[in-house]
Amino acid sequence: MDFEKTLKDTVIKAIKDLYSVEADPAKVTVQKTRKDFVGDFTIVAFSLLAYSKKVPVDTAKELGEYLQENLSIVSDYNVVNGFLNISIDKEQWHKFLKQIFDNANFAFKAKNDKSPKVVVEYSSPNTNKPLHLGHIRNNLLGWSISEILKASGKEVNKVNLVNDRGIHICKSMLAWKELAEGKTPEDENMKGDHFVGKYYVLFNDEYKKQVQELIAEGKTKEEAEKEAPWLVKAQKMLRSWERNSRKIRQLWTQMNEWVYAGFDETYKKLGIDFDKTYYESETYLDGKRRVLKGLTEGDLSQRDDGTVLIDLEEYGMDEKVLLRADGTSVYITQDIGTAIMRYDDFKFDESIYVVGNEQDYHFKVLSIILDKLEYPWSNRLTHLSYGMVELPEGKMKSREGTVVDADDLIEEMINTARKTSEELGKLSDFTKEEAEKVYEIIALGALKFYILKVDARKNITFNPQESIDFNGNTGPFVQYTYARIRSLVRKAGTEQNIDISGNYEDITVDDKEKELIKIMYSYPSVIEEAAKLRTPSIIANYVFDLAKNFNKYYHEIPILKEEDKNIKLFRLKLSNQVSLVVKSAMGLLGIDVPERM
RNA sequence: GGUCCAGUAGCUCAGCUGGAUAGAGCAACAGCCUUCUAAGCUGUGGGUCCCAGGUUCGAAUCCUGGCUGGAUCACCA
Repeated sequence: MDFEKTLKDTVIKAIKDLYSVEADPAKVTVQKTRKDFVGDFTIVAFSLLAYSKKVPVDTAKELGEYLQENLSIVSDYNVVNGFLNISIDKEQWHKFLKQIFDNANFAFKAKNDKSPKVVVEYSSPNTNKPLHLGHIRNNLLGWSISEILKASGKEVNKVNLVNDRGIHICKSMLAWKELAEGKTPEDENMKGDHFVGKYYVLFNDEYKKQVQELIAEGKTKEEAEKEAPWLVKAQKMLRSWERNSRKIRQLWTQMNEWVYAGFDETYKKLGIDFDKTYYESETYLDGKRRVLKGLTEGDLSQRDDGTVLIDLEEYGMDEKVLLRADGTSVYITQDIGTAIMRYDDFKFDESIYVVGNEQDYHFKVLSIILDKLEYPWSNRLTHLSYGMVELPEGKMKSREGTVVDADDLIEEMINTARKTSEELGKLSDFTKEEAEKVYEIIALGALKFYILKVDARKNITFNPQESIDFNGNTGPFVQYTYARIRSLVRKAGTEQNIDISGNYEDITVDDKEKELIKIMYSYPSVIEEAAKLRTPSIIANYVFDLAKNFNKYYHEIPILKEEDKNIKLFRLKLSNQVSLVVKSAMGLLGIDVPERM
């Protein structure tokens, strides 16, 4: 049932019948009728004047008449200026509703053997510090985009690439070795990632001190920054790591395990998961090997000091170093290895990297290098480049301690949800455990919705006060709508003994009901659009709109209090269907909905 | 300086494959709980859609130039 397509096809046919010309489908635009006008769909006549050779009003009228005569779904039409407003027969909307009753996933496309294979990489944390607000946006986007792509019929694999090696890891290892006296996260009752992050901070503190001392001794700033004892030690540690020194590797494994335990907890809380996890420590050597192969095959060049680089002049870019003079690999070398490994693993049609827009250049270069190395799939990499998360007072800076920690933020949101709920006295009959679960659902709903409702490409200002607001265009608003409907359905069963899976007869839907049906009707195209544009914000805005319209309906129209049993059943079924769509759409955003709140 | 992205109500954002009178939420103000959950609903005020040109029957939307802000142009990741 595709009203737009039917209308469009028929308009093309009408132009042929009426004016004896073949119309360009691109010139026939069918759009939703604006609220202030009567009708469901609007056809713009201006672009069709070349075919009709008539003024807009007459063209619209002739087409309107043709449509009404030849299409049974068209009940009426009106013409305003050059706009032809078409009304679809209410019974048609009703028919659509009947088709989707009790089907929670009517808008989802099933995948099949021919579905495109998509790999989505996101999260990609460093193992030297805990996750922060920026990671939260990354994780939510990556997870949600994956679900949206699945819903649009793609075969999706979610992967994580853990950046578990490099000098930054050695820094926290060194600080731990020097200062911790063998303490573990358990000893200090800390989450593993926070524990390791603490030593990373301690390293930087000590390093700064050492630099100051050297400067006081008469060294220049550059000399001091290079010669500070702890940095030298950390570099030595990295070399030992690359040589597979057993002691260093043991320490490395231990500290990473602590961090992973912490990450897992945060991922779990956020509801984030992966189908496969890659570790940079396992992929960087592949990248290195591939680069060396490219060197022998003549795709790459080498300087006298041993540095391996690629000349990208033919692509209008500079040269790019792929291996340092000492043979160690750089960031992009690892990504070359990972990309190749990933293609071997998945034979993807598309590989999406969910990474901040600060790395636009990096991913451009990556595709080009893979192209130059003659991988036919090099053009299948896409960078989902999202904007930065900023605070009202400016950018987050770890050095200035203005980074918002992911765990702290979640905790704070849960506290606010608890406080608000207790003030409203909503869940007084719940056990403590039950209530806590709802607080968590609400808190995460607020956080996720707040972040995902903004277009992924744009920078986002994270205002803590605003994010914790549960009114208006927020996750809890939508969740509340869901809980209200569930309450209706529960009461229908327990207090009035109504089975909402039953059937009703002889109903004429009224305008408010038609409005709700129309919004649900557009759900499949909304998913399609979100999948195409790669932004969950479209889903968030959609589900808010649906919830808002339902609240209005709920306020104006009696449902359980309706006396006509037939009408009551219809309204319950309609409401129930709205709740299914709300749950489905929120699910695409990774947001759970509570039965009560 | 080159490249890329953004600039819409006091604030946060929709709308951008050109279409009718530019929409929400927050904040402000005024109402609605003996009636299905008031985390809700209704109403009021609030706009040079950054500026200037251009294309078009029609521009917030497309093009050109400028202004402002951000990112990037590493043998950091």
